[in-house]
Amino acid sequence: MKAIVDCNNFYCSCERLFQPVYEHKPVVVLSNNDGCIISRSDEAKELGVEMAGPFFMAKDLVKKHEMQVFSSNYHLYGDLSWRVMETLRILLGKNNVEVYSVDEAFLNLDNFSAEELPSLAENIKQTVEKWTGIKVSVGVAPTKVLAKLANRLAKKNKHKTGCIALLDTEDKIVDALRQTAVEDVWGIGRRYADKLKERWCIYDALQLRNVNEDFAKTHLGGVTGVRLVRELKGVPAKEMEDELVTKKMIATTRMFGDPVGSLSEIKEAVATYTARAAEKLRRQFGAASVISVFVVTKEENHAVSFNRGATHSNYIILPYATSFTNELIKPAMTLVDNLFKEGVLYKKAGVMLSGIVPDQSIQGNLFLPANKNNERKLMDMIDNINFSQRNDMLKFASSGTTRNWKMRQDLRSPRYTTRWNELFEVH
DNA sequence: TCTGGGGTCCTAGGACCC
DNA sequence: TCTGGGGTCCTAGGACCC
Repeated sequence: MKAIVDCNNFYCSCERLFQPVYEHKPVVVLSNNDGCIISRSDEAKELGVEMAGPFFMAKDLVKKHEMQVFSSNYHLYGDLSWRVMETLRILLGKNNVEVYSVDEAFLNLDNFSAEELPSLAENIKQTVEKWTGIKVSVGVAPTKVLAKLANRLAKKNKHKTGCIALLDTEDKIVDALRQTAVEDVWGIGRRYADKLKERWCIYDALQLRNVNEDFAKTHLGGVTGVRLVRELKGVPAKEMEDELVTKKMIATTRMFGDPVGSLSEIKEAVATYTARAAEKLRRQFGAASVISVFVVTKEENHAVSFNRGATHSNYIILPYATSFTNELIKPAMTLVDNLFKEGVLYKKAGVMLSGIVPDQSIQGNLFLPANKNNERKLMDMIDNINFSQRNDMLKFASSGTTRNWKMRQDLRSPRYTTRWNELFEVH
């Protein structure tokens, strides 16, 4: 059996942990640039705040009900996430925990008997809550897809389930499938859901489970669809993944706080993003052999819906894989020079690193300059200082200091757990 | 006026090779 | 006028996730 543990309204819960006055009050957390709503407390959901909706459209509702609004505070969420995951690793052994996202983890429960599962689920929930202050929901089932489905129902019927759902019999599984709309199945997005309903009258998960594999293969994304249907039938097709995450692509991209029209400002932004991406790269001991940069223009045509704006991108294949910020910034600047057009306003830019290989491989390159070790030490030092001190205390000159492009974050709470001067104080 | 920032996997089709 | 068959590698694009 497998389980998924999912933190309830994670970002909102993190904020409330340090400001308990907002317990039982409607709370929302915004995306970067204060653009969208990305987390809502139960109270905010009940008042009709939409998930991932643009903040400006919800502003009236927010004001009317005096909801508390936070800009996102990723230092805080990242640290609390680590505490939750560490608790799970202690309870189940680290080989049985697969961190799936900042607020979710899959658990392998094969070491437990069927009779043990109910009390185990309860124990997991209670312990995480006691140790971290974060409330979680637990879904247990034979496969990951069914566990996700169980978890969703547990959360939805909170008062009846106590946020725990166990699908351990065929009857329970069928019942759960029947209660789940096809668009709420993990792996079915808007596109597939519309198609399934309109063309084949498939409305719930039970109907979806009964399609044959050829159908899934042709209409639901090939083998991905086949796996999905198998999982719904209770046949594991998505196994636990190795915890050692080495990303195949690393991206740092941002909308600008305000549109930017000057080459120097775009370069500053892209240099900063490159430095950030290189940091992520070094954290997984990788080196990248391809760097690409993209910019998105701000269109003046207001007639069309949002998200317009042409994307221009280009890439450079590096002579050898590297993780050094300075070696990545140089090609990034070349790319910006090529992409930039005078007189055009830009609203977003980004850097992507790919062709990622283990860092050791660079040692094998005969053409490598001899002073690499010193650079590596310098990089480690910069990473450590930046992590423990104020953000970007040490940065490369090309990252600039003017920052007109910097994102808006007007309502961010203190970084209670990761910055000495912002520590939570008890008086 | 204002709509995030990451990621993954898969497929089709073109280029190229023998 | 006729124009193989099999394979690999790469990229773009589509779909999904949180």
